[in-house]
Amino acid sequence: MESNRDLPNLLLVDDDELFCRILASALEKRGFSVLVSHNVADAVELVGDAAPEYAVVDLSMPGDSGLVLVEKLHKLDEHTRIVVLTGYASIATAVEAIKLGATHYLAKPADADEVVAALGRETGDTAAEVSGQPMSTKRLEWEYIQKVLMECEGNISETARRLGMHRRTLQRKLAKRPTKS
Amino acid sequence: MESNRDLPNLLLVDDDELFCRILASALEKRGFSVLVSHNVADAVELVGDAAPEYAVVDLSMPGDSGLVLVEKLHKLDEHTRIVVLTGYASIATAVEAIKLGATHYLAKPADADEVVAALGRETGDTAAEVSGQPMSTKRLEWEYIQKVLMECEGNISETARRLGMHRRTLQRKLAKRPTKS
DNA sequence: CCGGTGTGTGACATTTTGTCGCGATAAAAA
DNA sequence: TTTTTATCGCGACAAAATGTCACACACCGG
Repeated sequence: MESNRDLPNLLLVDDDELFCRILASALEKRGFSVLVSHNVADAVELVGDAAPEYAVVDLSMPGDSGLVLVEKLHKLDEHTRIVVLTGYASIATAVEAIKLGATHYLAKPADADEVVAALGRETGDTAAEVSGQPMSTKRLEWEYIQKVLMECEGNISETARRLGMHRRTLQRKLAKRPTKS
Repeated sequence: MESNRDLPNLLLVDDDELFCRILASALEKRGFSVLVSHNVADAVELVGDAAPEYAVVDLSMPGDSGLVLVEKLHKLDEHTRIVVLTGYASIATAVEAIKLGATHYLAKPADADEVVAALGRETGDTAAEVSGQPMSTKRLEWEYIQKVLMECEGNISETARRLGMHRRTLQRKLAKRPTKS
């Protein structure tokens, strides 16, 4: 086994333990020294003030949102390359994540190769295709809900009120994953 | 009429001329001196090296993508507040736009108040000053359906396909238009 | 004429949503 | 402290919306 001293440090934060184990091992095979945490509080304690070179963080976790961690890591060291990886991907959270210092934003499922590529990617590397198909109405609604939810700072009752939707219904919609395309 | 000299300059770039006229007038009513362009090349020529304080730019246009303009404007003056407003919103373009210097990313349909709110928002600011109440999800869906239906030249089957919705359902939605705000 | 496509409609199964209520939690007010 | 007020998560059931299949009709080009 090589010494970890000469490997780049990578902080992996996701509440899904199985997912973490798999991704961590895949990342280690690709030459990273991986630290794992399952929530923001533990992660903050884990890194202390020694910012890692790389970070992969999920958004939806018990306790603080991953966005909080993105902000802290970026303030600690603006050179840290942070990839947000979430199963509940939305434009609203993507915009927020990038503004807070994330270098890239990926939707699950994503394999280790994609994550590594995103970690190393520079702005403008990928020619973002502009047009294509319009979103499905389901997707549109999902994006819109996320946007309003963010404006309400996560308050579900308030969001439901503004959207003219029942809180129960909103809860049910939020529980589902966004549909592709 | 007040002189334009003391009003903040706003560059509006969108290939949809009708949309431009409406939004431009709405923005002027809110105290901006609006310059309009329908493609990136014209816009670049229009501003020269005098960067506007504000910009609202669409992504999908004939010629260069709006992303190109975002980059140029941001390089010209990093204090320019740029809102990307697109009918074909996607996570990929949102990430790219923010990294290139956009301050916010909105999906059509969006009303002038939303655009102004996005223009005024501080980068990474958590204090979300919420303006008027948002559209209901029903209304948003209605607007969106109308837009896609227009692009399909009234072809209901094609529209339903693009929206990932059953033709029967789309017909029923179209049949009952009396949806209040 | 035929095959492909689009439209309108009915009928029925499935899914989603509205609505009520409950217990638990947290913060603010009394 | 106790009481209010608001939030969240979730079960249950009826109402509404949607998916699905079917059929009839119109249009168009080979």
